[in-house]
Amino acid sequence: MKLPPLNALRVFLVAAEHHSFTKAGETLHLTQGAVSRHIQTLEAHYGLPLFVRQARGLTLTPEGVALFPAVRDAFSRIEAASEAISRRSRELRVKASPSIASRWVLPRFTQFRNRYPDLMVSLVTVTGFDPNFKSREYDISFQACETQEPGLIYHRLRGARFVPVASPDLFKDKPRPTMAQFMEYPLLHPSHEDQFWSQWFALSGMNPGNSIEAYAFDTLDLAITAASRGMGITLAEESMIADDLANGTLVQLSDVALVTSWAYYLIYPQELATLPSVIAFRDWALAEFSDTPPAPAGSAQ
Amino acid sequence: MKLPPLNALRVFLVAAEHHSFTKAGETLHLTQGAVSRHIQTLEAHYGLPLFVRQARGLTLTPEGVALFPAVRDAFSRIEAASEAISRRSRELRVKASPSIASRWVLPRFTQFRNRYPDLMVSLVTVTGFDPNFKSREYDISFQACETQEPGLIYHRLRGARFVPVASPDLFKDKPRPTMAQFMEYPLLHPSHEDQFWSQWFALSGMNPGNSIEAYAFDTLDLAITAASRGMGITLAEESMIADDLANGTLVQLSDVALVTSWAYYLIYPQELATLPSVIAFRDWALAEFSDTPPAPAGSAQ
DNA sequence: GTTTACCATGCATAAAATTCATGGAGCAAT
DNA sequence: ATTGCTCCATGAATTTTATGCATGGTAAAC
Repeated sequence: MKLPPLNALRVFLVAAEHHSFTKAGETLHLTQGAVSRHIQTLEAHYGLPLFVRQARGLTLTPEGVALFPAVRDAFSRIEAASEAISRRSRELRVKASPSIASRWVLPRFTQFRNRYPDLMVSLVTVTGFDPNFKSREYDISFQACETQEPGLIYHRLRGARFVPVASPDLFKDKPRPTMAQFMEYPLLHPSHEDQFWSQWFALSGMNPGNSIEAYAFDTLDLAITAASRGMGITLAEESMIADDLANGTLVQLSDVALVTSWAYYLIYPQELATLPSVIAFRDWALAEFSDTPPAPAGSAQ
Repeated sequence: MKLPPLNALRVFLVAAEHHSFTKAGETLHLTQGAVSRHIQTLEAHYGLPLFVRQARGLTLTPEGVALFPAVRDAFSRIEAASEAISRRSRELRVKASPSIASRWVLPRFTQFRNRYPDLMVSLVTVTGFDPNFKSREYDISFQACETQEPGLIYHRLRGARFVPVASPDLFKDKPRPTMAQFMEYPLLHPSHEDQFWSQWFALSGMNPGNSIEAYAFDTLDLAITAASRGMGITLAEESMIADDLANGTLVQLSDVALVTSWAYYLIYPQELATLPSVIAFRDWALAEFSDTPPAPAGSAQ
């Protein structure tokens, strides 16, 4: 395979389009002389002239005419493929459940955007989880899970730990309740299925009796929001309430933490592992969200 | 249009085919380091890795996989077009009538071949003449003609001049005949249509009487061949008998030359005028065959 | 005849490609 | 583990190539 000089070919293309070396030079940000030399190189390669130089305007020889569409098509093919793969590297769609999105990701998202201003990051907030990323609706996902699918890379962020919290307004002038006094307040359930309160009380060595289900919420986030509005005491995942505890919207009522069997993971398909945008987000997320020191780059936990 | 570095793309293609920078280097006659740098250039351009470097073998990233076929197709397109136009410049098909072919062109053809050993010159010997080169069976033609078609370039080689010749064997020990004695021998006619002998006798101020048509031949060449075998006296075009006169196969019987109204031309389509092979052949033919000093290159007569 | 609009080209310089030599990482076999 | 092997990466020097600049030449238009 003996290809012609490719850069000269590029110049040829532009010169043929403009019917002028001078204008081609302007388009390519080159001098007219440089264009002339490129064409000479190409003509020397083929051993035949590609242009007919006339005082009034430049014409292609029949050979130049034959070459032109091939070069144009070839380059536009390359251009299209390049555009396709470049776009993929500039975009990143992050998926998170509503709770994680609003309580973990969003508060820190601008920090990431600022660090990678050229990256178009979007947050996809859906409740369901497509375990094989088949839908291609997102590139990387925050996900609480227990099992691992092949073909995906999992980075453990942190275990889920639930502690009881409530708005300080709930107690007005009264002292904060002890565990035994929790039943005097509405207990907010962050899930319809899991029996977090039962488990937590069992952990604390108590029997909560019948008052356990006051309000049940669809998401962890909603339960926390309800609690912060003074509706009652909820079990909140520790990592989601850092801000609320810091600014006093919520107070933690016990150090007893319910540690569930599952953990939060950052997950993405193996074939995206080489994308710089994925790598950048992964490294940032691990440093920001993990409860363990960041793992060496590239290693899955 | 912002194309990636094209030479790096070429290296990428070979490296992707070999799954090895080292082997790609060998193929391209480059060192492994040079290949590595080209790939780096390309990866920097796209801002993403194209290869996964593993200790055991090299793999393409998904982006590399996406890029590969586009680059391969693009380059093979260029290659095909290049091959097509290069071949045209390396081949030349010369057309001549049988007479001109055997008496003018063939004796000098090896000289031309030797001067341009890379050129694949072929001689097409056909009697008819496709005046517009529409059949594309030949690129350049030796042709006797009077009118000129548009779109063709004509180079006048020489006028046609007919002189009487015969084999010396025809006369044995007898002296060579004077014009008046020509009628005592068979007169060979080089054409079925033109009345060359009548015209020639008229030019000589003689009346040939009735003996004028002894043998008529299809071509000038055949009449000359017949004469050289002692069959009689023929009128031969001067330029076709130089060799025969030189080696004694034929003797010229008179200086009276019949100059016809037409001349021999070298003809080719205008669109082939830029082909180096056509130019080379034209210049050589003009210098070899013309009865006038060669015209400045590029000018049609 | 003069102007104008192009392309060609010699020479100097800037930029890029390439080599060479070395380093380092992963895998396999001892 | 240790050794050896095979690749790829990389710093520095060098060669090659591309480019700019200024100038020259040519054919058409005014």
